[in-house]
Amino acid sequence: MPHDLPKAYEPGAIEARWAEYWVSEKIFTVPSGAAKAAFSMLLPPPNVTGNLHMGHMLNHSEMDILARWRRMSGDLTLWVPGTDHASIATQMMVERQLAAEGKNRRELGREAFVERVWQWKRHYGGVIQQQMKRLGESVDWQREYFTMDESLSRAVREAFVRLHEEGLVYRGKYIVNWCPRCTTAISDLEVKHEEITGKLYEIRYPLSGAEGSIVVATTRPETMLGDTAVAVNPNDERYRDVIGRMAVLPLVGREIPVIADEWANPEFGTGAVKVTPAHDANDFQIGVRHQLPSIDIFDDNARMNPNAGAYAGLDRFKAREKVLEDLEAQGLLVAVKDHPMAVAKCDRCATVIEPRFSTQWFVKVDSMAQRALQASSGGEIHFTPDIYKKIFEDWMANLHDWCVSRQLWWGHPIPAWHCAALGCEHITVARATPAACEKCGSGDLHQETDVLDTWFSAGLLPFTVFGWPDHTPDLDAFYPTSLLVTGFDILFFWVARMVMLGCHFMQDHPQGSVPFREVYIHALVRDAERQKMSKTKGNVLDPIAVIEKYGTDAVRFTLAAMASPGTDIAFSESRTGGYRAFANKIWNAARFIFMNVDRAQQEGVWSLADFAGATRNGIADYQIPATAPLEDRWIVSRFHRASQKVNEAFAEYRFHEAAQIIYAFFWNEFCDWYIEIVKLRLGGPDGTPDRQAAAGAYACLLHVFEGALRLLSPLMPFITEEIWHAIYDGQPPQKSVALAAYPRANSQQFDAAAEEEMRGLQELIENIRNLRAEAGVEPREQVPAEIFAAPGHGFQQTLETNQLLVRKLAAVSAINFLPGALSGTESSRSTSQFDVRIIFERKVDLGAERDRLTKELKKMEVELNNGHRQLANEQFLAKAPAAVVEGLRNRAAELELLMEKARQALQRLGE
RNA sequence: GGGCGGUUAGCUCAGUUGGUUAGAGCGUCUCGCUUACACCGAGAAGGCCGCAGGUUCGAGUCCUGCACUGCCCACCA
Repeated sequence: MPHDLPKAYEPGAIEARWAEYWVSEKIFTVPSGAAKAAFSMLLPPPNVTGNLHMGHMLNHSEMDILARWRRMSGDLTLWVPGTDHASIATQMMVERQLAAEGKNRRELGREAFVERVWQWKRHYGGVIQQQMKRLGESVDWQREYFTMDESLSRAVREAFVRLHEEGLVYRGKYIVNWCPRCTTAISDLEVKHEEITGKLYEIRYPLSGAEGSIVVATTRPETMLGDTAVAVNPNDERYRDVIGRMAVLPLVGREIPVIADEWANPEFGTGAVKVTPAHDANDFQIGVRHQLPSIDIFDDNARMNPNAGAYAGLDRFKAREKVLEDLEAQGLLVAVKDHPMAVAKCDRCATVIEPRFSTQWFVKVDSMAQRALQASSGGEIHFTPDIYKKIFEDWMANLHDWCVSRQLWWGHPIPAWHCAALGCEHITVARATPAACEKCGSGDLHQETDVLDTWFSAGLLPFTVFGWPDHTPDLDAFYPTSLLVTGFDILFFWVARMVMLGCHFMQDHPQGSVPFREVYIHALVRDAERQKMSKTKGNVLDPIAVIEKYGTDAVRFTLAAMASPGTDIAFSESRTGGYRAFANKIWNAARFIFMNVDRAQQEGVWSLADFAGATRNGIADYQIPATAPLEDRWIVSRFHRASQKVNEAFAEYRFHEAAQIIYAFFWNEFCDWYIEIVKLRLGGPDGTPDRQAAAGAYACLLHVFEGALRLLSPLMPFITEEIWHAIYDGQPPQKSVALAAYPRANSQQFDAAAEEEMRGLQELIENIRNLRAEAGVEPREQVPAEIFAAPGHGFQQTLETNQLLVRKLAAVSAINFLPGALSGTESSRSTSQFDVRIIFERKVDLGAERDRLTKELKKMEVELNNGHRQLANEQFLAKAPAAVVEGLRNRAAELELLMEKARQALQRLGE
């Protein structure tokens, strides 16, 4: 059956077909609780209503590459996909949709709103899964989860209740970050600080019942409406006399005490600070120390509430203007100064955060953070790049309790019930809706309206996806997961929480409590101008669009080739174009090979049955005959070298190195040299090949090619799958190349002698080509070449055995091997092994040739001088490793030889 | 305010523990549609490895300072 491939590789239909095949054939499905020796990973769950962006593309590509590599290498490999309900993000999206219809969620009511979000999820959810399927990600779709599935919700309740029982969950009134637009508390991590030039206002507070006043400095004058004190430093001489007196709060008239507190910094502003316990975390602490009342002056939307008196109803920024205006009018605004400061903004919506005194649920982190810290420092968890170990540990060491309640509607409801019985107020925390208050027995219970922070459920995933709290075979088999691949942007949000919660809940797990043993943190994908991709900047590159243009394999390869740990990726489409060309190169190599193999099968010279590659091990089982021609021994050796390096690179997440090695092997060695050489044995379309020579060529060609496809497969799964099946006429030894064995280097197959010989021939051919180009020899014209070397030189033998090869690749009509040195004025090329020249009626520019030689000579001279200086240095001889000294000596000798040759050539030119 | 990274060819980036000649892709220039591939082939040009010191027999690689640049963390009004 002829392999009738189109001339150019068209990825679209081919990729779609294999993507479908992998899913429908369940190629990547792992049966439950299969084995203990496994490689398992959890996909960082994207937002259920999200779209694939470049960051996902990188993250997923890297995981897929590793999963495919490990799977082909023989590990039972499980990669679990899923999506996150993304409480706040999803709720915001649906609210935006409602707003477009002129509605809001409060009109709808909670129940209807949540139902609406589920509708939205059913409608728009699944886009990202479709995209992932289209990308052929080797996840186990049988195990796909959604964080609000009933089983996972049950696990969330269980986890929360257990933490509560252990005293690690508490409810309390503290200053939290409040987003007035989202109308919910958010954690410290969800707050971003932005440097701005603000104003520092100095305001005079008159003292009560006497002359005098005190001037306070503030960046937020409107909060004075909630002031309950003025603080000065106890050691501040300036204010010694006013401590303990009362000041009259302007605009309000309330009398507030002047207190002494260490927190007031004499160096800053006026040294006197207004104290607003309800709206500033520091002021709150002062309030606690001095038993100050706290007056909340805002409502949920950060408008002034009735406590703000005349200002009630005003937005906080309007109120600021009005307050300043009124102070000015009363002559109490002393100064306004520019002041560099950082404003806290909501990570989601960029609204300025309001620190607010409010009742929330918290998780006590001390003990869990300690344990997480220990897991990292003790090496139970290993970070790559290792800088993240320190970042992780620093964070763990400086952690505040985690505010886990959110005043949102979409999310996991907090499993707590408030007793409404008169005077009880008890809160019952329970796994299921309780019938009665556990304290007073009243049946009048109301469920807590807050939901949990998204990251609470996400933090449990490494064990909940395997069935926790039940004891399941999966949990035994796959927990801890082997590796987590993620971006540093969710290191604290997610990675840190998984470690804390995993270590806590899985502490008695026989295989260890940490959720994963390895963490690989990858770079951020930026646009070609190094800008962070963001929707607001409008520079987001849609990976699907890029894929449609270049093919998935090319995009994956681009990301892999640019993914060196530690450096952000400035995605450049020109590279992707280059890797599309690489795919095309592979495609055409396949066409060439099939063309020959098909002909050989027709002529009965060769059949697939002779192909030992049709085993799980493939090229690893191929024993190259000792009598095989140089090029065969060479390419097999090079293949094994490449596969060794590729395996090493993958093991250390050096994707770019793996990509680069495969690329160079396939294109520069296999295509540019091996295929070109092997053509001589295959015979042209008209020629009749030497049957025996051809059979050997087919065997080697196919084995190496098939092996290269396996090597490349994790990086370019689609094109390799397509061609791999074509090799076997649709009857491959496994259902997918992804299930074939990954090439493992066999050092027995390294052939240093063949590589050395081949290098000599390559140098010779390159030198002749260079001479031809310089002399302007017509491409079709064959010219004789003369090679000069010492008689009996080893290279003579190589040359004689491989004459045909040189003649063909260098378009040489005849080769004369001449013992001795060359003479005459023709330009020539020299290596340490030989000199070569071509015989041709030349139009060469002798002046240019002289310049070239002079330049080269000068370069060599500099190098040789450096070398001599080193070799004359006794310290160097004494301290440098013998191999380095030896290498330098050899190089110096070689340079002397080459320089001598160059000088002679110059002399001849000068004659 | 603390901490971390980057600076190598026109562009985008490699360069593993310091060791002889710093690499690749794209782009540029010169040839060539050679029967796998013009998404190709052959050849070539192009680099005081940010600046200044230091350690060392030896520095793109280690140390210090500086400059530019990016990021993370942070409760001083």
